[in-house]
Amino acid sequence: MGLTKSEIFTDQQNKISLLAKAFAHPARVAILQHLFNIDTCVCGELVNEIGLAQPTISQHLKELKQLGLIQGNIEGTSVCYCINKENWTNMKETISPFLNQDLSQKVTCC
Amino acid sequence: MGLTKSEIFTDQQNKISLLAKAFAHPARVAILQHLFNIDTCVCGELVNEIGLAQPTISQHLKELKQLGLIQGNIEGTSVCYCINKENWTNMKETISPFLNQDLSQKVTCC
DNA sequence: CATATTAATCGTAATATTGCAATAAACAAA
DNA sequence: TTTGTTTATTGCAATATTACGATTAATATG
Repeated sequence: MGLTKSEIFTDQQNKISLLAKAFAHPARVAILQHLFNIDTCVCGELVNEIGLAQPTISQHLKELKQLGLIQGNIEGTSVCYCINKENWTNMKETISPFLNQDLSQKVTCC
Repeated sequence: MGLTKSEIFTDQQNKISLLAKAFAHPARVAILQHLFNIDTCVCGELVNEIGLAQPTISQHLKELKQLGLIQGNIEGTSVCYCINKENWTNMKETISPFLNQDLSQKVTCC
């Protein structure tokens, strides 16, 4: 049916999967890396940097903004984006315990 | 068009996004958490544990197996799954540097 | 005001993902 | 061999995602 059954999973599981979706497309990874790599904030130069059309970049920015990982401020005709430090930290605190579960006690299959 | 333009991104960006897709669905997060939580290996009890149909679980297991994050061994009529420790560690080494980029020098937007 | 610039939104097409019923495959047990 | 158990595969329907042209909105500039 194509519709994820969110109601049968825990809040934590849904939260992890929602956040992971931010990184589940290379364009969004590229946008975030670019925002990390430059010191000053960035606006629509992402369109030039990444080879996608302006509406496509705008759509990816919207998703990242909705997740709270980035924020944008209007600067004249352009919009300046940057990492939202607090929410990025919160995201890490949600995902890291899942990624860093202890493997040392685990046995390999059967 | 719905087709991700992988060719315009770096190998690293594509790799991160492919791995992130493993966690981009709560059922796969739940499967992985269950494999972490139990000491012994697990087979189709995932179908009972998680409330999805058997073919659906089987499909999610297939994706996780293709990414190398889990492995399955046939045990009679059932199949025993577990975390692939080496590949899980490799996955973390790919994703962690991206998640843990230094935020301290970053300025907030404009 | 008219025009240019920048980014968001709308609409649409194409591909991807999710979920499951039905079926097949593999094996164990009677 | 037949029957039951377990898992994978197939086929399909429905929703989600990706991408972009066209348009709109907002602001700057001449």
